[in-house]
Amino acid sequence: MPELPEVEFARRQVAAWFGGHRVDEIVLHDERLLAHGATARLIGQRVNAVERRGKFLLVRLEEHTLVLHFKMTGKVVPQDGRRARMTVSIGGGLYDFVDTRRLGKAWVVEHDALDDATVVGVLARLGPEPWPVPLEAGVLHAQLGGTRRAIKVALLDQEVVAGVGNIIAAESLWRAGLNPASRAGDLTQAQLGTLCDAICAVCESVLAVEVGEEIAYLNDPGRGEAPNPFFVYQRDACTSCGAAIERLTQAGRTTYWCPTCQGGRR
DNA sequence: AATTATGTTGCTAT
DNA sequence: CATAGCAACATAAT
Repeated sequence: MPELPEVEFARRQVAAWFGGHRVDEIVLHDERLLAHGATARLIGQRVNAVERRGKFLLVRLEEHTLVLHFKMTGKVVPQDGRRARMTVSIGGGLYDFVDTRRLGKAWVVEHDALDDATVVGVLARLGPEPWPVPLEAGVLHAQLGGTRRAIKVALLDQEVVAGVGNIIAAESLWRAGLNPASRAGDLTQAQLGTLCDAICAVCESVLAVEVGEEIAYLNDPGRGEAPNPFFVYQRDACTSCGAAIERLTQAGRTTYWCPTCQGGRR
């Protein structure tokens, strides 16, 4: 279930594993991941770069780009026996796209087609990147365009800001002291500037704890006993003031928030 | 058994 | 057009 920092971590790993090598073989085990036959075009091509846009991973080969989206549970891992949806043989190693819920998607496209607004989901329409440099308040303000939607809902819109998901949105709003139900278009430049800094800081802090061979997701098996690394997400008590954390449903997702630190009920 | 889960898309209604 | 709500995709855990 990666958001921007986890996909960035995956980018670094895949760059280290694939970069500079030619694809030897790709075996597609699950045609719901990628159209049948699409991988044949990649065989023998060298991986020139591995890039990230929002939550999309872009494996740039000589003629085509392999685009990956992990959705809720996808990852690329060195082959270890888990059921794989796709196996890539490259640089003398075998790497699997594993994905418990099998919601992830992949595409093979010509480089030019990445800019086509209809080819790879929302990729060509993504908003600006909020990390590693915080967005300017004015940029976020322009992206919000005076919308009347709640700020939490707007932050989840990949066309507003790229890469922010449910946890980062909640954590950022908590750090910025903003009510998640606030009308996005009503926020001041000062509030938006604080929010931009918070989003960047949350991304940085999540990335900082991703070390080792594999992305660690909060709900992964074996992580059940690990302490919750977040300040408000899945908390019972506010880590700042101790008040009871409340939850509400916005855009079908659970928002955790502190009514004391985040502007009170509305 | 029902609910929930770091995501996106598409449909329907207002 | 803007917005909200919900189902769908698929699986596992509580």
